[in-house]
Amino acid sequence: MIPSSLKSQTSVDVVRPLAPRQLKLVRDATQGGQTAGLASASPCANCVMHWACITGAVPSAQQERLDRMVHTWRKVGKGESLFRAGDTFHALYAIRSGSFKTVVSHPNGTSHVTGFQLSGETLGLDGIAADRHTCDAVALEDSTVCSMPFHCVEDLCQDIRPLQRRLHQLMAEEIVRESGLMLLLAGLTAETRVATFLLNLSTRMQDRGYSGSSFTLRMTREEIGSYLGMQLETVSRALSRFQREGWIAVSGKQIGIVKKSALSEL
Amino acid sequence: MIPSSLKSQTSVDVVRPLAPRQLKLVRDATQGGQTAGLASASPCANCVMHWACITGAVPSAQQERLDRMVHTWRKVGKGESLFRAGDTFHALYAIRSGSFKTVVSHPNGTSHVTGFQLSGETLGLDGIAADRHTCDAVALEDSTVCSMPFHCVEDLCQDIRPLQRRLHQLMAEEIVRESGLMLLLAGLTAETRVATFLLNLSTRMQDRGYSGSSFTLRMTREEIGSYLGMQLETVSRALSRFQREGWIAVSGKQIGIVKKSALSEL
DNA sequence: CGGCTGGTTGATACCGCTCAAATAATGTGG
DNA sequence: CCACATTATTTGAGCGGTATCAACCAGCCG
Repeated sequence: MIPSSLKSQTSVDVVRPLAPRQLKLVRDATQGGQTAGLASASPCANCVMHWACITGAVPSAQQERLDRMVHTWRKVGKGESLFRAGDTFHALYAIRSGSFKTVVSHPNGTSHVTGFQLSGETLGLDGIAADRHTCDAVALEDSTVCSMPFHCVEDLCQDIRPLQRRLHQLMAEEIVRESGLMLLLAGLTAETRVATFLLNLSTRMQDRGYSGSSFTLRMTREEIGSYLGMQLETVSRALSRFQREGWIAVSGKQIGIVKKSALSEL
Repeated sequence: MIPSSLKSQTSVDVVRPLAPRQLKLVRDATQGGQTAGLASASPCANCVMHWACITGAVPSAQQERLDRMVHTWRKVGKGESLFRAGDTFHALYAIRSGSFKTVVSHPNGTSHVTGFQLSGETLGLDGIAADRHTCDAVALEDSTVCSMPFHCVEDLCQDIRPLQRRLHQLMAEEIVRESGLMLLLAGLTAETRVATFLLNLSTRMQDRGYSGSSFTLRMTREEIGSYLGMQLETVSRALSRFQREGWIAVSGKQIGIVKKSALSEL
């Protein structure tokens, strides 16, 4: 189980184990009560992010076992860490709302953003390797996550084949994602990287029901730069150039995609 | 230590399903007969790479089921592909002898080496994500691999917890490895990358019973460059510089590590 | 309001890429 | 086994894309 003593920061790293009944209510609150009428049977099935979450693979007949597993949730305030490199690994986390960045650090002091995670995506896979996390997961905005104790996940995988399959896919997708990113970092120019980044973010926003052509960046230019292996000034210049060309509209963190084709042809 | 008395022919993509008894004999041949006296019980357990292989997690009581799973092996000649991007995913491969590179390609034609795999390491994890491989796996020298049909692996995982655990670790290790590589690509200078590469290879050779201070590169400067995100000339210059400084001894593909500390302090 | 973080833009330096040429290593056919 | 073709490696010279340094601006919050 998740010890409630998990590194608590300023205020918000509170883990709340709740009885299923209470949990339902809390979850409904998270969703602004929109699904209150439906929420009786199975909290996980009613989650707005169910479609993207690892738990989506569990057949409805076994939802009950799922809800027993996913029985804690957690708020993480903007700038706070869900876990840090070196923390012992307990659980995988499904992002219910908000977004995160993952950061790895080199002994020499430099650090690098290895990914941005949106709602529905999973955090913590890195911890499986050595029972210890190897990166920091930091919230880019006030966020909520569901905790899935990993030994419970492994237990469930024994009985629910689709879940096993899904977990394997999830990890493999992460492997593929990273190798794609390496190709980006190693081979392409700064502008191409920024363009690719915008397009990727665009489709992911669209998948979540937001507009793919107008969205808000939750991360700073510096974080984008770190992710893409360049300086923040270079990111800024690339965005300015794209705007001059009429391909995008930039206003601070607000991004509008005007000419997607131009970006993808870089 | 790694006996590759395996001669490669041109037509090597041969998969040979064998009865267990025959298999034993073939394997013993693969090992140069060194373990012939011991090989009666369980071929997998007698593999020289068992310690590093995913199958090392299977308790001896269940070796027999393992041997039923790992019942095909395959030679891959230098320069040939074990699988290619786009191939449908069937199996994971454990490298029994030799070494490989994995290469991903960008639509625009550029390609990038995402990793080098040595004996005992596993290939094919990328295919799990979409039942289709996303990279090419190319032998850097004449090599042999054991095929492990993935549906069999998943079946066995249901019954053998340690194997499930090991598979998860394996995938997570790959995730961690890649995020470390991204840090390398994004943040460090060309010389630092080359130094890190040499040190990494050195420890992996040592783990396999070779000297960590004197070994042969199986890949070209160009492949190293692709892996590290730089041009082959830059790799060559870095190696030359390290030699001028007296930190390493280079003679073509033969590398001697003279002053490990200097390399790690870059 | 004034400090502060985040973002934009400009000037300059430098690392690593590109092009080029010479040399070494490897493979092939006779 | 040699002669030749091919591939791999080293080294040099010059250019260009990014980093770096610096100045300035815009929100934001106490």
